[in-house]
Amino acid sequence: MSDPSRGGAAIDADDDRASLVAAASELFYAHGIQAVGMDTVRAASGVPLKRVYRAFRSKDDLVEATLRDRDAGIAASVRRFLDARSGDSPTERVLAVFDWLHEWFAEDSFRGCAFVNAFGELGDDAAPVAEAVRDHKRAFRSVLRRLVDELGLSADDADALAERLYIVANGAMVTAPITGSPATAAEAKAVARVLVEAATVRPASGAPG
Amino acid sequence: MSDPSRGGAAIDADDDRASLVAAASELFYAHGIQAVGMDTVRAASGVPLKRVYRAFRSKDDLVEATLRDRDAGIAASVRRFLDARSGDSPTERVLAVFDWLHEWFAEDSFRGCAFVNAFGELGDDAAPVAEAVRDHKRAFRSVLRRLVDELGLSADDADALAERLYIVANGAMVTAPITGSPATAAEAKAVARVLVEAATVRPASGAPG
DNA sequence: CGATTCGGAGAACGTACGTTCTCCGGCGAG
DNA sequence: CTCGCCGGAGAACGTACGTTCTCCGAATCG
Repeated sequence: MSDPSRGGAAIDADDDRASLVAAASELFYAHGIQAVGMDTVRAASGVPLKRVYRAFRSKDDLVEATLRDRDAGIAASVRRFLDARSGDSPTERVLAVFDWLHEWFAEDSFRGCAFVNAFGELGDDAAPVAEAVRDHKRAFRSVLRRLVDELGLSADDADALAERLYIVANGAMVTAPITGSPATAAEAKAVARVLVEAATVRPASGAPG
Repeated sequence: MSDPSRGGAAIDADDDRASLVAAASELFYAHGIQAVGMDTVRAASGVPLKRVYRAFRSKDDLVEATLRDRDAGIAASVRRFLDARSGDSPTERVLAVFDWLHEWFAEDSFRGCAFVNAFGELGDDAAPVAEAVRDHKRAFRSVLRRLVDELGLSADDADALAERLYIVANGAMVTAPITGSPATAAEAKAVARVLVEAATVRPASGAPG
């Protein structure tokens, strides 16, 4: 190849990154981050160790990359799911998020929210991880916020409703893996329905006595 | 002392267990379980290493003990908090759980639910930990269930409401550490109020169209 | 065909862990 | 005072980690 910055080597490096992120993401999610060694990732990905450290400077970098990748995957998955319901009413589209949760919870590999797990395991001791977690949660919250927008509420009421739905969704995500029951998503959906109805019928801002 | 099974040695062993659990609980909670070594626990507790392994067979045992101890501490804390509001209405007593959450979230050391964190870090790979987590969450749920009982609903409606409040409370517990805002508890309380009102006014069982 | 460069496999290195063992000083018994 | 036991401090051991280095075979180029 004549151009070293664009040649086959660069493409291979991207392939390595993809293989590593795919393998590492699954392993970290299944067993936790600290419990999975780089050698396990190497074996699962099939990428030789030398290229592992050419693709990622360190395990920390790989961890952050897996979270960023998962964030993108989730965003795409939610988008696909909602696009398939583009004809539904605004209310049903908001509630569809909980149907999406239900499908996720029912997966064999489901073990809660990888971001919550990573934050719980590493917390603020790993600043880039904490940042990725916050970015993901902000993104998820803004998905809800945009769906709520379609309900035609005031901006304040829409903010409040999105925040509440966000709390409920997170509650389902953390409850489902512990009880092992995907039905948690249905219960959360019922909660969401009550909240949406309360918000669309009445002003439903603060919490008066 | 004349009775070796009741003498000073046995009391010392209990003291050691208490010191170790106190030190380990704080460290595990602050930094995660795998990130804290036994030597750090030893240093923080002041218990010599030999007595550490006399008090607990292994780190796994210590981890489980810290979770059991935290469970008992939380149960006592919630009980105290609710006892101080024994004159309130049943609805306010249910919602008081979220005031308790608010106080908890505002603590400097707050870093989410230790049980959720432990489950996310170790998951089902550590069976005794997973069991302790499930036991704790069952206990917390039953606290809510007993409070809901005072509302005078049917058993089915009370079960459903308790489950929903449980999801909302868990959502607040996982959202607050990521955003860093104790106000999440107030928002969750507002959600809970809507749910309680919906349950006490209408039958509010399943999720009809 | 010979020389050189590249990359893969895994050995090697430094560190840190969980756990056990050794040593030594103090204290009670005779 | 001497002996023996107990417990504390921390060295030691085996393992496993993250990361780097060494060696060797294969492919490329002249």
